[in-house]
Amino acid sequence: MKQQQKPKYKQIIDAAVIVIAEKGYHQSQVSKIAKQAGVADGTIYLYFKNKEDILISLFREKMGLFIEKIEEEIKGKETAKEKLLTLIEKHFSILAEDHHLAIVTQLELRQSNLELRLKINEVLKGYLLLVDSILHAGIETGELREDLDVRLARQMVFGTIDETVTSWVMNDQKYDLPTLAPKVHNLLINGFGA
Amino acid sequence: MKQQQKPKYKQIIDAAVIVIAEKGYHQSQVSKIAKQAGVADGTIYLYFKNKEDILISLFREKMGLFIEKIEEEIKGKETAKEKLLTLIEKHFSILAEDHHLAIVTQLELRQSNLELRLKINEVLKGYLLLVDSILHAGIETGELREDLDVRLARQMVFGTIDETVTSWVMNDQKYDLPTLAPKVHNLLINGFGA
Amino acid sequence: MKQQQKPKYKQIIDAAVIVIAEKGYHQSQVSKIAKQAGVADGTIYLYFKNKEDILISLFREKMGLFIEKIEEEIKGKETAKEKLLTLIEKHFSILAEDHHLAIVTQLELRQSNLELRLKINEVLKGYLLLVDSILHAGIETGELREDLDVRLARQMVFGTIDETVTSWVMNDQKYDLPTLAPKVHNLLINGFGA
Amino acid sequence: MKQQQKPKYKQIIDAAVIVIAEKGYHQSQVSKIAKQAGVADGTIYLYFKNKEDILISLFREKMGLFIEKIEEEIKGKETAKEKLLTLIEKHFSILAEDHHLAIVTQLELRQSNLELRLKINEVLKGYLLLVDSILHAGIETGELREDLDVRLARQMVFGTIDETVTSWVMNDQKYDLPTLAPKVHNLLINGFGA
DNA sequence: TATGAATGAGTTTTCATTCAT
DNA sequence: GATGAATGAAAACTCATTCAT
Repeated sequence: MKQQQKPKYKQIIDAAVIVIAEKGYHQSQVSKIAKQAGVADGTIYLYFKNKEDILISLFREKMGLFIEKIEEEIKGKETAKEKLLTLIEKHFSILAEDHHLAIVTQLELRQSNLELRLKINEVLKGYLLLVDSILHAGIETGELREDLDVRLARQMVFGTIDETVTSWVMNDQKYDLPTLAPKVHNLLINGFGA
Repeated sequence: MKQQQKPKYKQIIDAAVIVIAEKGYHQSQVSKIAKQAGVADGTIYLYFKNKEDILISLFREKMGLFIEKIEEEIKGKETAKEKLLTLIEKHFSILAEDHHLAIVTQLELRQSNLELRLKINEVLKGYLLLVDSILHAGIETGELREDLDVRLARQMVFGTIDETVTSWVMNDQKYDLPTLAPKVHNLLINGFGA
Repeated sequence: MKQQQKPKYKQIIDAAVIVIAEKGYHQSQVSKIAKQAGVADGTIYLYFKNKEDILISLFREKMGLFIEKIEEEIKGKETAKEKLLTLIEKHFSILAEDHHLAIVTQLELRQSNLELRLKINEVLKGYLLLVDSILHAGIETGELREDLDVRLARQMVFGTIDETVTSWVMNDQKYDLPTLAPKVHNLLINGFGA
Repeated sequence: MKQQQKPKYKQIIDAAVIVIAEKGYHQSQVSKIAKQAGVADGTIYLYFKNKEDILISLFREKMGLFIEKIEEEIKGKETAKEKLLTLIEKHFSILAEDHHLAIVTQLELRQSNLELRLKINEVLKGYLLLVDSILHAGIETGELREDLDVRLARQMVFGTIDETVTSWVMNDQKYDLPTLAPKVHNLLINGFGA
């Protein structure tokens, strides 16, 4: 009887997060990930096309959950302001609760080659569309100013959140990230306000 | 007289910008940079400790000019708002005028390993301090709100600018970047306003 | 009843011929052969000791039929000359009728490692003995010259036939091979003649 | 003071012959060849594009000498018969004098993939053209029969010689190969004769 | 100063074979 | 008999850096 409850696919992705977070992107050989996952090197290739596929799948999988969770929380909120606050809070709290994931997404995965990063950006689009939809709704209801440049605003939202999280990770996650959510929200929403 | 004054030093850095922009970070071998610079491979090592030193020097050199130019422009401005607008305008225009540099700083150099990126961040501190000083002055004069969290505000400024430029580069610099400066400025300053 | 009688054994060998002919020796993984044969990978190992065993069995099986057919045709012939002509004709026609087999024996199987090729040579000995017997009989009857070095003559027969077939395969079997039989026979027999 | 008189290119090729002859084709890793040549692994790639390039260069280099030597000897001969005898003698003696080379060309190199073997065949064409020219000249002078199919005759010459040498190598070069030249010549020439 | 030939460490991926079911 | 998921060993090639000239 083996204890492998988790299907190997997820098992390998989780192993990749741990190895990359602890050893760094360039020290994360496939053999290390396999060892961490408790499978043979070759088994990796039954579930992933190649090493890059592990990383893009990792990102897709995690970002998928990310977006799912945020969407779920947002549903219950009325106003665009509340929705944006929820998005920031959730973004911060998810990463604050998974230090490994935070290191991997903010620091390590960015060392990947351009090709992989373009694929990662594809996945990110889902997140950016979510931000867009919040902004559009806000404009619709008159909460946000009519002439708001949604693309710029979205870049501001994402750029600010991302830079805030990265700074926090680079400072070894010393301070409490979710605490910052209301202040970040406030700074952003003021700029967008009617 | 530092070596930095000598032509070959700059010659190699400029060659590096060209090679990295055209071939991509991972296709920029020392031998290619040497060839582009018109020197022998070994000569590189008379001016730089190692490959990383070329890249960090490149960044330091270009970012130094960057900050110098911005500081110079800012001097003539009175208010924090004007200074911030100038900073954004200049940031955008410098990169819009040097497509190679834009590609290198926004896309290629970010593929470097964590160690190099931490060193790059050291260089970036000069820029961030400049932003900080503008914000502090603005608070001082009452232009910006008293309770502004300067660190967060700085992350917002930098995050937004950086994300805007990166989007622009990733979209093949299709649209005019400097044109966006006032709108970006407006979005930011609203959030910071008293 | 040997396993060789059972359908799956032949099924796998025929699959191997097809896969090797179409994909090439180095692209003929066991899993591909299994798929072509319509069995599971593991099933292969119920009928063959290992991959090499498939190949050597393939050669033995096909070469066995080869020799059988030739021997049968030869029986009806009186003189050594006629027998040799029949051997050449049959050799050419069998391969001309099975393009896959021709590719496999003349090109692909020769890429195998030395060990396998030595085993293949063992199988070939049956064919060479057949040639020998024809030559000996010819000397006996005075048809061929007394002082004929049978080993050399056999190498000439086999070398010539093999080279002719290989050239034909390498030229994409463009021309008609069996047509060449009388000319090849003529060239050989003249050299051997009394 | 180093003793490397031989340029590295030839040094590596000679090392490859030794390693392949002694270890076998599939046990001839680039690192082994480098070690035998007394250079670093990377040095190989300063002189050869890749591993295949070593092998094709080896063949081209050795076959070049082969053809040169034979052509030189043949010049002095009058008749086609004498020329053919010289070709056979020389072919046999060159390989008899270099056991390593004989093993490599007759056994080991034939295990290479089809692509490489096609390239090797290109090189072989020089040799086959030489045979052709002898045969044509012989027909011209009436020494060989008018209706001789030169392509078939060439295949017979090459096939016979090649098979004879291969048999000799496979029998561990036990007997004296050059001794066989007149007999092989005799068998061939009888078949071609007017 | 300047050169450039030489170095050699380091990693992804394939695929024949096994064995629990 | 039949399956197919899992195993794990094995090798070509790149490129930053050095150092004799």
